[in-house]
Amino acid sequence: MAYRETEKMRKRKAEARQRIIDCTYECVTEGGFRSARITRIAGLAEVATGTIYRHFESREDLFAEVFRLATEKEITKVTEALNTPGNAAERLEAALRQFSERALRGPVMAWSLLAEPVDPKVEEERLAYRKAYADLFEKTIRHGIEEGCIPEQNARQSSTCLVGAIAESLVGPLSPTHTNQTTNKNDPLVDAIIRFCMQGLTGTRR
Amino acid sequence: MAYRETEKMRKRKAEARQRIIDCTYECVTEGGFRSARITRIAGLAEVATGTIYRHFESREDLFAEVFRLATEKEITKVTEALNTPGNAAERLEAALRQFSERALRGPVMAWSLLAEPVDPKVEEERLAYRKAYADLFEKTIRHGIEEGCIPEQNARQSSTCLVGAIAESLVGPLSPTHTNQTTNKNDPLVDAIIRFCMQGLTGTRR
DNA sequence: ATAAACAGTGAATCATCATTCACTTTTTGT
DNA sequence: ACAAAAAGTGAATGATGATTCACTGTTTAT
Repeated sequence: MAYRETEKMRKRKAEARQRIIDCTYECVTEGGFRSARITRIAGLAEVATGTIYRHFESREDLFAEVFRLATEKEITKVTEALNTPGNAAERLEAALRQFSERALRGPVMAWSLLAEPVDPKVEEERLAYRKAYADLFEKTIRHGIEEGCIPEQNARQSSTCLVGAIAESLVGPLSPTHTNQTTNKNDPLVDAIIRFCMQGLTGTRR
Repeated sequence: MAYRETEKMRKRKAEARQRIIDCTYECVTEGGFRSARITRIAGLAEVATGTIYRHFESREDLFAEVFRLATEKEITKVTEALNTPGNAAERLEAALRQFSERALRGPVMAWSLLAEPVDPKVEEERLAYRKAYADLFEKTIRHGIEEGCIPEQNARQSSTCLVGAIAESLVGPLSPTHTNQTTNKNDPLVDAIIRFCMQGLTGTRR
């Protein structure tokens, strides 16, 4: 036996893998998945194209992983917002706001995650991602129903509607064709989305 | 001058063009845009592949046209539902029901129109299509506000949310992975979607 | 009948990039 | 120093179908 993977090597490989992921992330942030070329990613990461295939089965797999990671970051943020103090309705509102504002702040990535046409494996990740949001919302709606601040309803269905309403409202402004003006912090768009959603949920105007 | 396009020829060309469109429609109905091959379409339409390019600039253009036509059909149906008797809120509800039920009845095409990843030109059509729905809904919401059956609100924003909520709710059940059981006429899914949407709109539980 | 103008054809071409793999370089234990 | 085992390389390959275009067939007006 002459070669055996050592800690040093494991670390170096992990670093290369991470660099590839980071550079892919960067490319996607610039122009979405479709325009992210393997050669470009390899160039940025300072590895050969072949090396990318030592770390990922295929372009699609690499993209699926990057999608998943980007998604996890977003979900974490929304989860944090859901854990702020307040009743379920208030926390849900904070979460919707967090979601929307983050999307408007990183519009290309948000568009890629929400609406860019992608290959099947990545699309699968997207379905999972949307489901994850719906799950979070659903749980909180159930809490709200127990607490009494949200009326009895089909929590799963309502959470799906929430995800759809927000996504649709953002896709227009996020779309690459739509020239993006500066996003002011307290966007009235976000308020209007939230008003509709909370009303759909609670049946209460404010 | 020896040849000049005559009525007979114009008609024959129009027929071929129509046949190409019909066969593309058929292919999309079976498996969506991605799997619709030019050779297959040409075969069905009984023309050579080259002939397709006498009628359409490119595959993308052909698809965009088919998308537009399929869309127009749907929009017509929803418009009809919006023109039934009743107040604005009731008519809107009828429209949402029409939209959902038609989608569940023709799931592959509905999925292609709503969510299948498509090329940019077709995606553009999709944005137009969604905007067309939003426009219809918006107009009716405005009527409702005048009539007094819908409270004051940002009609444009609400209509966008409606489109998103419905689309998202349907994408799951329509998705090709989701095994489609028989769609019973009075689907509880449709009722739940409509409940959320109408509540978001009117702030009224029923 | 003729020829100009166009429509129809489909095998061959082409474009695009992801992916491969034969080779080089590096690492490791003896 | 040596050789086994990996890791790294990037030019060449390959797969996929859309698209082209040189040619054939049709239509029309004279």
